[in-house]
Amino acid sequence: MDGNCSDFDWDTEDELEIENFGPPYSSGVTHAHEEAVVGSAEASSASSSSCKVIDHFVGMGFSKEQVAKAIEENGEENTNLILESLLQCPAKESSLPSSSNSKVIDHFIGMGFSEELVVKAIQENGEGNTDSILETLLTYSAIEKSPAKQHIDSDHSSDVEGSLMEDFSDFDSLSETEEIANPDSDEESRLLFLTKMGYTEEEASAAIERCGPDSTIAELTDFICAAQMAKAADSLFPIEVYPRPKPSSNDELKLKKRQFDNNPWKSKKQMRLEMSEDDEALHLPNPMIGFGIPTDPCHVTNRILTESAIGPPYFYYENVALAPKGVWNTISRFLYDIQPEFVDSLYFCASARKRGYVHNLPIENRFPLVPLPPHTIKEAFPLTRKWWPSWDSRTKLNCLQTCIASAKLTDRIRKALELHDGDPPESVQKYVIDQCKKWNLVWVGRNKVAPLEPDEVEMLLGFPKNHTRGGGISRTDRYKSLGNSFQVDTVAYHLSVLKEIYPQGVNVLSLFSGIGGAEVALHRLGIPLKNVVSVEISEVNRNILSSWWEQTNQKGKLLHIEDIQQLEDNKIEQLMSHFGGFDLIVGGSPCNNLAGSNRYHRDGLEGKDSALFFDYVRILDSVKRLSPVR
DNA sequence: GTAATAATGATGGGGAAA
DNA sequence: TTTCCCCATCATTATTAC
Repeated sequence: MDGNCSDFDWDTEDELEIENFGPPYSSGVTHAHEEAVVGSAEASSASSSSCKVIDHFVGMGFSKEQVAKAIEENGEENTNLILESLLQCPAKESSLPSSSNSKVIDHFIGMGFSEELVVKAIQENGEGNTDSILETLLTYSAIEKSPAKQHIDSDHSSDVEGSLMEDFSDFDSLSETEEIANPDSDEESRLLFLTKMGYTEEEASAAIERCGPDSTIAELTDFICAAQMAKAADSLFPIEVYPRPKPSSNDELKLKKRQFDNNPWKSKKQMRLEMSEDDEALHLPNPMIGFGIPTDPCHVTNRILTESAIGPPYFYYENVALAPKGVWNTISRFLYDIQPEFVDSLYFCASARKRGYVHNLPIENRFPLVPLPPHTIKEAFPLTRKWWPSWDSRTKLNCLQTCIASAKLTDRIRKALELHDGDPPESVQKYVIDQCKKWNLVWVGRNKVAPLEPDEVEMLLGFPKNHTRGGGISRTDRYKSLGNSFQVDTVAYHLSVLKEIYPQGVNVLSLFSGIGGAEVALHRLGIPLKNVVSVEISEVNRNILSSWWEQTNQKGKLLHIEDIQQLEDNKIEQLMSHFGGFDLIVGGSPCNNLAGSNRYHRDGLEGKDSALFFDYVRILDSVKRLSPVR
């Protein structure tokens, strides 16, 4: 039976369309030279309004049947009441008009059960008997949940010290060898990088001339910093870090370095030593739960934001936690010295994802997305239980990346295991486990491991099924786009505080949108998207977001911009004037030059792509400057 | 031409052992 | 305190298949 389920699961990937979204595209999509507007759905015919309301909530993760029932109870107009009703519905309803297998599956998936479990339960009980199916599913969940809970709780019961990541100033001494080494970069690229950081060309070339052709970026920025301090000492001294006057955009960037130190008379060597110390001081929390997670929400109740950091507009920045040394100090420094919040998504779903988030959102009264996603591998992929060997103790997957294991590797593993009856020797176990962890392989048969399918990755990351499927995207690109995206439940938990602040919805400037993780998170939270300006270089990703926007019948406008470097001050001003400002600036800049998987160009924030972080800063500064004074 | 496939270490944190 | 080992990691490139 499980074998049949397996067949169903894998084969349907190419054969069947599971209906997650109902209506066909109705609104027009116009493509301008550099940008495209996806119009609102309001213009389309009124006769399908009920269908649209259903789709709206289905897109948030509820089942069609649940939604239909809620509409019946509360009326079609009052979406708030419908949502309220859905949120209170404890996945107990089972009176659905079962017209197709797909609908039954959707129904139970909408309740929060995994597809594999649902398929298995349907096969056990028959499609018509929904009561029995539900009972089976609840039994499976009860069995699986208890050990999972214990695992999570025990993970962080030992470490609650209140002062999580509080300290930015440790005192370990470091030698000068801690500088950023960049032997490959020539003078021109260093010049470019420094100007990108906000320094003038004159400052940059003067620094290169003064420090020599072999100087590192760290030395050069130190030099410029010292020069700026000397220049500003008489007017700004003593520097008051909090609050400080609101500078213009360019001044802002230059000042960030400056405000990091409070004594402009220190020698260059002293400054460099202290910067290295700061680099060292920014440590990752263990457990990596940031300012709190749903099961443990009260670690940090207050934090201090500088005057210039306080929203609105609110902003949310994301990147990989395990970046090269010093990167997060730089990121924090350029984002108003806000302390990054490091969170591992394994506390939100069944796969790890260690990320740092810098934001000025409130951190109290957060709430998680519902339905809660599966928290263990077995919950997420129940069919693997049958084949999971006792010596593979994994309960969580590692980080979902952009590539999957080769067929040759899974073949090598199969052959290595087939040499032995029963449990293999420890050396073979270690080899297999190492590879399984490295490539996130799951057990799909006797001696048989396999990489995850794209739709399984979508589920783990909190996206609707088939979010990245079809419309011209290749399977390879699906893995890539998904690997580069947010974990929706994690991000949604942080963004949930906006619901109370903006009950009427938000205008969003979404930078490096990718496949729309932030948009999906806000939508699933029930925060209306008034207008979204999305900046995304990849055409397939833009298409994915457009499709989702139309299929979820968003009321507002979606505006696409391809190249972030083309989004300059005048354009930002124009957009803000048109949409009435932005409430939220959200995005994660390219990580490929920071990520550990990159064997070739792990160049830090100086890297070709990761340097676009400074465009995020530039645009954020512009939006803040152009926003009305609070 | 695109898509799929397979092979390609280094970095840095954490913790045990010396 | 230092050294060593274990472990995870939003990827890139070259080659082959279509």
